[in-house]
Amino acid sequence: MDESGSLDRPDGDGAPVHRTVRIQDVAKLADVSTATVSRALASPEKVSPEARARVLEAIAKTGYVPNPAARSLRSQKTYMVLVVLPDLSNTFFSKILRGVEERLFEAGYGMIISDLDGSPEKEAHFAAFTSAGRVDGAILLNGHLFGQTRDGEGTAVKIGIPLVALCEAIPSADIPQIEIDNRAAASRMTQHLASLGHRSIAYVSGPAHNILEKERFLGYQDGLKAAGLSFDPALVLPGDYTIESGVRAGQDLVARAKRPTAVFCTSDEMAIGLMRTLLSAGLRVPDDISVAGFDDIEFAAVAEPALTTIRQPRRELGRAAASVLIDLLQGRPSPKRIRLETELVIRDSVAPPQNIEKAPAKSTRRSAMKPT
Amino acid sequence: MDESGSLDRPDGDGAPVHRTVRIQDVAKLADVSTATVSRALASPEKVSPEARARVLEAIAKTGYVPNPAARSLRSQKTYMVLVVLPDLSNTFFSKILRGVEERLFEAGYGMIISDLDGSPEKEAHFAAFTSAGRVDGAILLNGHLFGQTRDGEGTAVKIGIPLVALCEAIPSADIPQIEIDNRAAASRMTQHLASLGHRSIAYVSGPAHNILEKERFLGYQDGLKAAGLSFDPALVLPGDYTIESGVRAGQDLVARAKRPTAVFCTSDEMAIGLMRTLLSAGLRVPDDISVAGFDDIEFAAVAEPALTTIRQPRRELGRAAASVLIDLLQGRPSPKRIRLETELVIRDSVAPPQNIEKAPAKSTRRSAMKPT
DNA sequence: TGCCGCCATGTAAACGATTACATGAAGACT
DNA sequence: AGTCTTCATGTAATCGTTTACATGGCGGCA
Repeated sequence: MDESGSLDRPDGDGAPVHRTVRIQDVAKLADVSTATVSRALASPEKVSPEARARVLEAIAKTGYVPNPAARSLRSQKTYMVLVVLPDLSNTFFSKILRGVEERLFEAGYGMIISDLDGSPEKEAHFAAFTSAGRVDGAILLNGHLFGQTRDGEGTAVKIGIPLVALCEAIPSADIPQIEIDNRAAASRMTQHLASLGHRSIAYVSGPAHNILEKERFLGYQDGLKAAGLSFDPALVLPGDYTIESGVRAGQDLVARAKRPTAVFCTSDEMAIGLMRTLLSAGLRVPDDISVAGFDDIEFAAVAEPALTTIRQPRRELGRAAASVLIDLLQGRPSPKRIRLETELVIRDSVAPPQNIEKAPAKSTRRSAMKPT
Repeated sequence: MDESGSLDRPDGDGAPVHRTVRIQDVAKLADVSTATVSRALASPEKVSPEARARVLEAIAKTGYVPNPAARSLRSQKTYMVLVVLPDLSNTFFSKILRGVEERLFEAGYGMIISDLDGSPEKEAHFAAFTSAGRVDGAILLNGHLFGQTRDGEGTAVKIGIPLVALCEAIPSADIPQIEIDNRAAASRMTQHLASLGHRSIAYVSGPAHNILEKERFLGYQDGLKAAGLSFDPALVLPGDYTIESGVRAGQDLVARAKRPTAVFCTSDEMAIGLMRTLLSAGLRVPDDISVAGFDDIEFAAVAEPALTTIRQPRRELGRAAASVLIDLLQGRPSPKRIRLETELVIRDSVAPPQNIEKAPAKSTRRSAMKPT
């Protein structure tokens, strides 16, 4: 567009120059070589204090910022990290992303986001993007390597950079995994429901081949067993973590003659969609049926009734993944697996089943329905 | 780390080379010069069909991907766009982001995200980042230029690249603005409430200096006027678009002796938080009080009761902003302002006030409360 | 036929940093 | 005192493209 260039380059006291300041300009002003300037920035200990001071002053005076393209071309580093995720618009991910960005920023890395959106085309693009060296490393939230399915089928595209799996572990890959103990958490929730007296606890699943789903499902079964309850396949309802699938599961339940007294949904979205359907059909939560979620998204606390759920430390998960990747990028040793603690958050959507009704434990539960 | 290099470079038929393929390798294989390879990719019309075919074949055979750092260094283009936003974890933004990413991807651009998180430090960093030429352009969702306040105070950092303002217009800046007509939308909602018979309509505001807030507030007043209602400052409740501020506004209302019959919240988050508080206090929505939101986020449809609100075409807003920026980047003319249409979404949280109660219009409204 | 211009291509000079290697000075050690 | 390190610094090659300029061939037009 504007190729006029050099015009706006006064050679008076070069303060408000428009053309980019180069390392040479700094070097000249500080009366050292470009090598010294570069070193003063990259490895200060290799430069005499006096020289460094002059360089820093010159940098301050000129407002010099290293050209990242040049730096990257020469040093083969981009100070950029790719974050791959299946759906950017999902509330659950955005909080995690925040943790990632935060930590990356602290370490001087930028974050590039790739929202795969289920498109193999996009995936291929980003695989190329990645191997083309546009980023130093990547954090995978999508549960599989480039070019593979979730089950590890297909040959993983050979990516020559460090990778980290976040949330959805990738068992077939030899890369660090940052996650929660989904199995234990699901077991805990199931036992919580059982401990209140529920003997018929339904389970709304995630997508079939999802590793989170597999783990949580095992946890559900663990929990039943620990509580001495038997597993009933009829109580497993298919879902995919979306609000809509929660609504569908709710419709299924409503249509049943014999309903469970509690439903454990493996995502808050599903729990909210399900509750909504139950309420619309005239069922009361938790009086007629208890509903539990998973994740503790923002809206869980203001759902009606407020949702009992499992809290995942989302921001910390993001930060941890970023930290591990940074360690990797900087050649430091890093743990192969990090498991962060979850928390059982008890709110109003779960209560003992009606037949063993006791005094309602929690605060404002359902008070809206019975104006005193 | 691994500086061994060149070892794994067979000079037999160089098919499975590990070291990066360079443009030279392609040129050699296609028996042309590097310039021709470059041209075959960048401007195919300048290369003979035969040469182009040979080049493409060679590229396919070698799996060549241009080195972005080198390309960027030489051409001063990064094919990267910065998206600046105040809070990544906000549901509202993530859907917009998706539209942005989608469109950028189509045009071959990558997206870098900067979550300012209210930190001036981060803002300064990204200002430097931007002027250092790490991106070709930026989309601003945060309502102000680098170095300025929302009110246009302070001197905007001179950024030498195209900018686009998305959602939150930046009046003081001469850059394209992509937005909705907030004033008209707010007016429409207010009139909708009035048309149902509400004469006392409260307003829960956004943050004071926010331009969206200013516009929506004007729209609220327009709507009152159009409906022949007078403006009552006592009915304006402070908010900041968060769930929590909605909860607070709700508490305020609950505490009042004389309550409005309808509340217009300028974000769905606030509406959901407010409804929750009203319900907990034993008030019924919409029977006792109608509640309207703004944005139509995912959870609006499954709130209890389902929320009447204004739908913003979020994905399209994102796409439009990206399109305009791309036009700018590629030297094409672009509109200075785009206003996308909003839609009044009528659900169950709004009904005529009790004293002129008619047959309830909508489907499943409140049916949960009265099991037939 | 002769000249002009166009077209496809090649050659080589940037782009702006990092960094291997060379250099010279200043202690350290025998 | 002479040599050997060590240290701070400078010189210049290098990263892999894009692209201005040069070149040669070919067809069109007078």
